[in-house]
Amino acid sequence: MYNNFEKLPEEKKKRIIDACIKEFSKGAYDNASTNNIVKDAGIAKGALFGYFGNKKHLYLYILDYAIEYYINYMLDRMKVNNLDFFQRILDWAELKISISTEEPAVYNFFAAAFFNVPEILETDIQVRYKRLYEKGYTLSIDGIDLSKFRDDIDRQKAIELVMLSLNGILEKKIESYKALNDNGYSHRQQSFQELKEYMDILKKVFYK
Amino acid sequence: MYNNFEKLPEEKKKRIIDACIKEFSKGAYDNASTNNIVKDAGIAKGALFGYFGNKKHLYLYILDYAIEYYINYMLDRMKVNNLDFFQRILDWAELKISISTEEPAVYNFFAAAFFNVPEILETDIQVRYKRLYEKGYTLSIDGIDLSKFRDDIDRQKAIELVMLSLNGILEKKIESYKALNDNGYSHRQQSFQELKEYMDILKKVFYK
Amino acid sequence: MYNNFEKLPEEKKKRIIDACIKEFSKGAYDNASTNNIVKDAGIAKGALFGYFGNKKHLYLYILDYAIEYYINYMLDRMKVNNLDFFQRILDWAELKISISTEEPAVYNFFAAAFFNVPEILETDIQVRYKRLYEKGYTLSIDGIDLSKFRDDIDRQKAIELVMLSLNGILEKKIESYKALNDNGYSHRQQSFQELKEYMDILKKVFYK
Amino acid sequence: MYNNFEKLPEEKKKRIIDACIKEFSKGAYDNASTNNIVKDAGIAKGALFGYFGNKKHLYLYILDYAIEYYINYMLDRMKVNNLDFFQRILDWAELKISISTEEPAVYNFFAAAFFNVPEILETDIQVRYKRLYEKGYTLSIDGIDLSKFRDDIDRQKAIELVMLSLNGILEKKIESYKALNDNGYSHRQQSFQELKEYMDILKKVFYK
DNA sequence: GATGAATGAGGGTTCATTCAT
DNA sequence: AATGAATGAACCCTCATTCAT
Repeated sequence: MYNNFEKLPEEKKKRIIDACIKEFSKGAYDNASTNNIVKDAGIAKGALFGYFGNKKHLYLYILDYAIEYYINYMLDRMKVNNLDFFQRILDWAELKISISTEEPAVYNFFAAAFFNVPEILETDIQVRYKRLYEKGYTLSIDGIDLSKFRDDIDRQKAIELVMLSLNGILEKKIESYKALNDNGYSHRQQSFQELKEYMDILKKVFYK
Repeated sequence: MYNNFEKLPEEKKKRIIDACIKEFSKGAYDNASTNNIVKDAGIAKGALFGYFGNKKHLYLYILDYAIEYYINYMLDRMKVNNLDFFQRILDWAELKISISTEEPAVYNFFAAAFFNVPEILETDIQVRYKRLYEKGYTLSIDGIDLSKFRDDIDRQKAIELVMLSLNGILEKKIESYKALNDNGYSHRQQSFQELKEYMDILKKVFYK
Repeated sequence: MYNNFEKLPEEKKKRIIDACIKEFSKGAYDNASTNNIVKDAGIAKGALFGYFGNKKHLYLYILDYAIEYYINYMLDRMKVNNLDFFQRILDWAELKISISTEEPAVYNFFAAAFFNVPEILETDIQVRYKRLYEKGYTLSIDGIDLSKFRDDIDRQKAIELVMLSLNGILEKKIESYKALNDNGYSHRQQSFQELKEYMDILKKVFYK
Repeated sequence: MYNNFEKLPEEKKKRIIDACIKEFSKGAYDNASTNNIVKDAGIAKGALFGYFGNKKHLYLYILDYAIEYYINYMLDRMKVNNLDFFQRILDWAELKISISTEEPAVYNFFAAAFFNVPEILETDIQVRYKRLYEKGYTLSIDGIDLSKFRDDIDRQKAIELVMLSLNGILEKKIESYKALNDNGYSHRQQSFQELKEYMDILKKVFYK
């Protein structure tokens, strides 16, 4: 698949992928312009279509690339020997914060991709979303000692609630970086501290 | 502001606003066509631009309208004498479910507006989002008896956590309506039941 | 239908129609460029599509225009009181020669339109072809005294043979104008003389 | 001329020629895609241009090839000892019917080539058309006993008239195969029968 | 000599915006 | 004040031709 593209020198591939992610991350699929992409990547219009055939294929290729990049980023850095649930998801959150600042285009593209999906991409994106969601869920609770949770509540639901809370706070924090245009280390550290305080509350109430 | 528009007969204004919401709710800002709007509203192209100057102004006007509509929808139906936090936010959730089915265009537009924002609207939308969020927050805890919450946690944060959880679950449910194309009464009722189960857990762990 | 176009001042309509006929007469449908048309007509790209919606509609409009033009050209000049078959078709041939030199673009477009038809136009053009053919046939034999034909042959077939011969010779003559770039009066007269000689032969052999 | 191509192994040359004829027979010159040709022929893009320089040269080469193929097809199968004119041209018609069904691509290409010619090919094609026509004419009357024709008409012209009639009927028949998608044996036989009826009429009127 | 990726002009079409009526 | 035709840049995509490998 897309051998013409895969055979390209790494440097050029990277330039193209970066240009795509940058453009796609700016808005919805329909809003992204292949003109901007080729201009930014410094290649000819025809070349892009030579590689990917059409815009839809290009988009899905880039989406798959971003998904893989994201997952590998997480897996490579995750301390899997954390057997405590809160420890594990805090790790996960920290990584999400760091990818959102180190690779904001990837992160933004990623976030945008699963929202406001155009009809022609609907099924293709649903498949990917489901796969990604399950991957994330598994990663979060695999090998976790659930016995620490209170006995008087449904643990599955409890986990879901914690993760939704975490995601909500995380999104707000990350949004605030964008708004303030400040994703420096100290700001991130402060965000992470606050996040921890929230998680400490959840830990206190959900654990025995 | 937009006096030319405001001076219009109510019936015409409504026709225009409805056409805009319908078009804007279909997708991203750039994807919405002013051609479709004027065709649907039965007015001249020039008129629309005469009223609002350009597409951006139009969009923000409609967004403000939708925000106000949404808030009024909620305020009119909210039982403010509910002094229990969970009771109040369950009420709120029920209203959100009902507006999402009774006025899907408003709700969809609304949901899309704060996500995947094009550059030129970024700051304008951020302002509105913040305002809306604070409004929602105030509404949720105004006059609430907070003494039921456990003493050993930060109540402010607890409330935030609960609301984030609630929103997360709600969004998922509403998404599933769209995916299944089923927003019938029984489905909504079932969703609400599940929501309640989640809230019962939160109540159990956050209350004394 | 195409009111936007019809409402245009005659001068402008003519400019556009002429540009279209010129471009369409140069080759096949797919080969004609709307860019060339708008450049030649001196209008904006969007205008053309505003008038006709798309290239296909434009093409069929122009084809219908050319058909009507052609038929009217013929009808206006045909001496219908000619009751002799050969007299009538000689008239017809003379008119065809004159339209092919006076309005070569119309004639060429016309000739090209029914040949090498692209798939998307297939049915639309077949309908028109049939209509035109029947019109021409009727015109040629309406009120004609067929009793002059020999009794020992099928008159229908005889007529067909004469017309095919005539058309064949005509086409060759008209082609030769193009090749020699000479469609001056004397050349045309000479062609017509030759044509008459051929027809005289046919008259001699097919009539009693 | 085109030595690079001529030196190729026969098998490869044939593959290329067939691919060209197939593509060119589909429509007008400009509409044919060299991409399709190289894909179909299984050769490199550059090779094609290496052989022929550009699309125009390629086209004319293929046209010449098709002309030669056509003529040889006819010559090989023509019963030259037929000394009767009508017999000879009926033979010729039969062969034309059979080539149109046995080698539809060659025939279609051929038919299209002389019609609706793009500007850049105009003169080149005119030359070939003339040559082909004369060849056909010579073939039709070479060695024919013209004394059977009536004495009171110009025999040269009579022959031309008969041939034009024949061609006209033939074209119509062949068109109808395409339209009906039926070029089965019985259909062809029937066409040939009708053709014969027309020729019998011509024979009756043109012969003594 | 053969390859096929790269080029960029050109294809039809849409759209926010303007402005003469 | 309202109209909607006109504008032309931008959209995705294709193509004949070139040229480094």
